Amino acid sequence: MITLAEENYLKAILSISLNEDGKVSTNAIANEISTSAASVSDMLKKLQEKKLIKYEKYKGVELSESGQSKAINILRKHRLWETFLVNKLGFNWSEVHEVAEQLEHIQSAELIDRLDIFLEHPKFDPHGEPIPTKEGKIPSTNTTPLNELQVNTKGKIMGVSLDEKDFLDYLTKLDITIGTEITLLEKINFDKSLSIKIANTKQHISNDVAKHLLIKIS
Amino acid sequence: MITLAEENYLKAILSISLNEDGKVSTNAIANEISTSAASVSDMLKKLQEKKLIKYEKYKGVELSESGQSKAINILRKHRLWETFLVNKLGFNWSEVHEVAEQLEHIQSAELIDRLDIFLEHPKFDPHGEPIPTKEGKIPSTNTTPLNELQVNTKGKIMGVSLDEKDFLDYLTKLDITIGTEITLLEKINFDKSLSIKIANTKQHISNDVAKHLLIKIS
DNA sequence: ATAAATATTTAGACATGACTAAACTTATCT
DNA sequence: AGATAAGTTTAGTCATGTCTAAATATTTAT
Repeated sequence: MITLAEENYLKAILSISLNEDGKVSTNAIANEISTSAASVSDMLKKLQEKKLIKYEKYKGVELSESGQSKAINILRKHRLWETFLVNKLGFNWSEVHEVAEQLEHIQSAELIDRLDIFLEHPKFDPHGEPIPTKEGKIPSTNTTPLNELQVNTKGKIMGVSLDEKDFLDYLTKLDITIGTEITLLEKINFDKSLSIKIANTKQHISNDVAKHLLIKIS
Repeated sequence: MITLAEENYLKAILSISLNEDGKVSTNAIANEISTSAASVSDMLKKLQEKKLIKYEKYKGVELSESGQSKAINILRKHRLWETFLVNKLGFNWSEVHEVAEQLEHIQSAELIDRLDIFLEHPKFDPHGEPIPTKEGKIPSTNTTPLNELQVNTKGKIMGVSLDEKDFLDYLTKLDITIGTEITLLEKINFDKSLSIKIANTKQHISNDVAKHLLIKIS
C-alpha cells in the first residue's frame, strides 16, 4: 500500500518534472511541499525501497515507471474532482484546489471511472489543464506561456498553469478567463512586464502572471 | 485539528451509542473498529484531553457536546456521500460503504453544503437511514426491527441498519429492498428465525438478518 | 586548485497511533 | 466473602513521517 505522504511526494516530483527537465533535486521537492530537505531525503529512501523512484544520493531523483503511473493517476483524480466541483457543485475555479487535494487521495478505481462517465469524459479541467487518460497519458495542449509570445501576437487563453486562489481571483478581476481573446502589445525589458489588450481594453501585467497564462496563437 | 483516527473513534462511539444506551465500553469500541482494547484506552485519553468525550477510567465513555456534534457531522457526510454514489454515479447500495468511509473525512463545510443542494436535500440515504441535519439532529424514523414485530403483522421495509456488502447482496438475492412489502408469518422459538411473505412468496430468514430490517407497520 | 557557498544526507529527537504482555479493577460465581 | 473470570489500563516497543543540528558532498568563485 501507498501512504498519503508518499502520494504527495510522487505528485510533487511529477509536478516539478513537468515544468523542468532533468532530474529533480531534493530542495525543489522540499520547496514544493513546504517541508525540510532532511525530510525529503528520508522519504526518498523509502520511495526508492518501494521502487517508485530512481534515486542516487546527491544526484537527484526521477519517477520510475510505476511511480509515474501512480503520480499521473493522482493528477487525473485531482483534475476530475476539480471538474466535478466546478461543473456540478458550482464552485468557483479559484476555490477548488484545497478540496481536490483531499479528494485526489480517495482510493477507488471504480469511483474515478464512474466520475469520469458522470462528467462525460472531460478533456480539460476548469483551469484548462488536460486531464490525464485512464491509461496514464497526459494529452499535450499546444499552448505557449504568454510571456514567451512575440509582440503583436494575437491568441486565445486556453488555460492557466497555476492553481492558487490569489492568482485566479486576480485573473477574474482582470476579466481574464479561459477563452478570452488576448493580444500582446508590448514587452517591457526592465521588469519583463507586459502590455496586453483584452476586449479592446489595454492592461498591464507582470511577468509572473503572464508566464502562467497558456495561449493558443490564432 | 482533529485527526483521521480521532474521527473514526468518535464515529465508533456514536454508532455504538445509537444502538444501545448507557456508557460505551472500551471493548465495544475495540470490537467496532477492529483494534485492541489497549489502543482504545490510549486514544480515549487523547480524546478526553481534547474534551471530545466524557471518560472515567474503567467506567466507560460518552461523547461530549462537541464530540457528538463532530461525530454526527461525519455521519451526515457519510450518508450524503453514499447518496451521491448511488443516485448520481450509479453504484449499487452494497458497494458504497468503503468509499464513503474515505469520503466522510474530507474537510470542507462548503463542499457538504453544496453536495446537499446538488442532491436536493435528501432525507434518507440509500439504505433508508436518515441523514442528520446540518444542525446536528438525527431525524427519527418510527421503524421497528423485523424481529421485534408480532406474528401476522404486515409492514413495509423502510431501511436496513447494517451497511455490509455480504448482507446487502443477500437481501438483493431475497428480493428485499427498500419499499418492499413484508408480512411476518411465523417465529421459530428454537433459533429465533422467521418465516416471512414477500410478493406472495414465503421465505425463511435468520434472526441476524431480521434484526437489521427496519419496518414501518401498515 | 583551493576556499567558500550551496545542497544534501545523517544522526538524534519527537508526536501519532498502533501492538503485546503484564498489571490492575470490576464483575461473577459458588 | 474469596476465588476466578472478564474487562481495562499501563508499560514498553515499533513504524511513519516530521523536525533541528551537524556532517558530508557538490558546485561556484576567485
